[in-house]
Amino acid sequence: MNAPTNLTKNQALVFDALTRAEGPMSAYTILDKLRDHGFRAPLQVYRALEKLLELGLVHRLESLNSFVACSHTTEACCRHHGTVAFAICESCGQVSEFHDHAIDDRLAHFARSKGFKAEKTTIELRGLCSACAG
Amino acid sequence: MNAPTNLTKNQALVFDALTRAEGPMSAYTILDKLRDHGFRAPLQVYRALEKLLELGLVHRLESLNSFVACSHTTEACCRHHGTVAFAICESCGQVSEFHDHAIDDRLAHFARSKGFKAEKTTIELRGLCSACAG
DNA sequence: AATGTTGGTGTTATGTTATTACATCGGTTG
DNA sequence: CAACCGATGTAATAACATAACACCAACATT
Repeated sequence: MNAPTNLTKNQALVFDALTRAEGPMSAYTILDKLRDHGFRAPLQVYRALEKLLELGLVHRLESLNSFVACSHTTEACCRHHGTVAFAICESCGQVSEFHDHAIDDRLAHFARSKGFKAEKTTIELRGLCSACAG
Repeated sequence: MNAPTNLTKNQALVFDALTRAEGPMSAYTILDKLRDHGFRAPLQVYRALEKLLELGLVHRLESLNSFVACSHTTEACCRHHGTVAFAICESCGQVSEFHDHAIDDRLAHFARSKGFKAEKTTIELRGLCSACAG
């Protein structure tokens, strides 16, 4: 995916690092990758991430305390596909992002039935990808 | 829920603290609650939690880095209800645990289609409970 | 009884993730 | 110009989690 042009320098650097990585990175790993570009403190990374998360260009993996670039290549990106879910391989670290309307529907149904207003939904599978499971 | 009799002292103390709390607690919050009972170090809490998680008596909320007692009151507990999902109120902190076979089916279907072997599944909704949403 | 193994415990130190607080800088707007 | 806003830089600290090592009680084997 090409970065939008309206990113600031730090945001673009963080987004770039995540895009190149082709896998999840912790904020501190990102920091280390960007030291050569003038990054000195975690906050520089967290602030950029905060914006990128807002824009939907990056996702946070809660079960890993780390971050991935959104795997979508189109401008439309994830907002238009409902909730994002992740399958994370414990062995090779590969993350695949997917969407499932039926799951969205079930969660929406639950929320409606309980009067719960969901702001954010986390769905993460931890396990072994096909390559690593053999 | 009554604690099984086969818990060690530390495990029982941690389980008790979580059960009384009626809400999620971080490991360090648990530690503070148990100082009077002789707890001194985080590891004492983490070790007990590890066992309680194994036994299914406690769940970890990944998006909160904290822990709740399983809301089931029967011996059978959660293992027999498929994946556990949580609705977490950002305002009052209340957590409700639920199960949905349709979601399990969809996730299983995804996994099968990709050859992904899921070991653990995390489903967490963050938002406002009916009371707080008004 | 001696030995070995297993699982729980206690303690210190350290590693990893995230935020608070405060100062500054540059561009935009009234 | 002045006021403001968003981004940035820096230092310090808070919050979450694990590593390494020693000790001990329970139990099984010899």
